[in-house]
Amino acid sequence: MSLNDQIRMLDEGIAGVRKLIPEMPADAALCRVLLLISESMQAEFQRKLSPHKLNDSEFRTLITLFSRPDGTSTPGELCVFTSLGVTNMTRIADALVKRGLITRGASVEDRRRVVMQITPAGKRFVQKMLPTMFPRLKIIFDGFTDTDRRNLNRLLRKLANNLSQLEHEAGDRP
Amino acid sequence: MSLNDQIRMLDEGIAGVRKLIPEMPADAALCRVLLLISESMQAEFQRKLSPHKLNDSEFRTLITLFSRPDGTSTPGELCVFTSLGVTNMTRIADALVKRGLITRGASVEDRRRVVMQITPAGKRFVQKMLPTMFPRLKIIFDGFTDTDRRNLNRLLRKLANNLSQLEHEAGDRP
DNA sequence: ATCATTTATTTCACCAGTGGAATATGCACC
DNA sequence: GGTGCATATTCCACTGGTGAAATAAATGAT
Repeated sequence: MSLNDQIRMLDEGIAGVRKLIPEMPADAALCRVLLLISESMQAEFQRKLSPHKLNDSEFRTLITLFSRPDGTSTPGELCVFTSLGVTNMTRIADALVKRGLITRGASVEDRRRVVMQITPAGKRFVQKMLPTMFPRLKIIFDGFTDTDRRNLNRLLRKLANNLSQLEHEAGDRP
Repeated sequence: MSLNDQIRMLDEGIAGVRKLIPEMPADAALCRVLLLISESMQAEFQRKLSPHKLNDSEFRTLITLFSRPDGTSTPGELCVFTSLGVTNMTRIADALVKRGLITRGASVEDRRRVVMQITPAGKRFVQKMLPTMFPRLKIIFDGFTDTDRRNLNRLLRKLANNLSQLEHEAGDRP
């Protein structure tokens, strides 16, 4: 069943619900569509990753290191960026070290810290790996004008901003 | 760390990568932002759900039944809609039956089939539950004009369409 | 009437991530 | 120089979901 089909089903479902709960905002559909799309995108990337025996978290931490001018970071820092637990990060680092994509050693200025650094092999891997995703990216944004891109960007960031507000008043007080 | 902060980090990361791989399409950032937002949304809904001891799959299944005029469906059908495995669906049905939100029985016209039907209690639950999400929904789309909504809708569906193409040519042939 | 197919369930082994608790180390402050 | 805090690792139990295989029951076709 394709994503389009799923969205059709979704539309029907929402229509059914609105018959029983007419107050439901139409934005609910927008939300669900966005969620469906992101699942599909995620799956798309994962599909590219899995032949290399990397999962998304591992790849993202690798990319993060790659993006740094010095190619280094610490587990704690990476946890903040990726919002993964520190327990997890240890496991991810283990995996990347085992594959020779990063090194792990004690920091010189603060020896409590561990510094993770991408290796030349890791850099080469990213350099080869990333471009294989570009064609899919092109397809995903096929038919988008520059205005479309600007609009989508603007609207997504607006959403992000609103969501940040929500997080802020987190404490579900009764 | 708020979603806004994460997006700021993301932008920096992408900028770092583009220094090393200038061919990377700018759309990559758009993708990542979308993924971040959807994670945050998902978390937002889950937060509303968890006090009721329901996870997203269970809730979606329940809603799907709710949206049906007759309030029924079968495990196989629901699997197609939700793209969950049939193994999973059995477990989800177990949970919902145990909570008295649905019933499960053999179909009369084809007794291989199991029909799941939402109970009055299940309907009541949805009627009470869903509206508690509306205020968050309002906040999420705060400041959106009708044009914004139409645009977002249009662009998301365009994305969905392109992603459907991708799925179609799935077979990662070398 | 038999046989292949469909539908659902059960069991199993697995993956990926969460969160708590205990531990080891090292820094920094007083 | 000892105490308190920060950082990372390890271990554990848990959540949710995947996919394979075996089983059971019912259907439909020949």
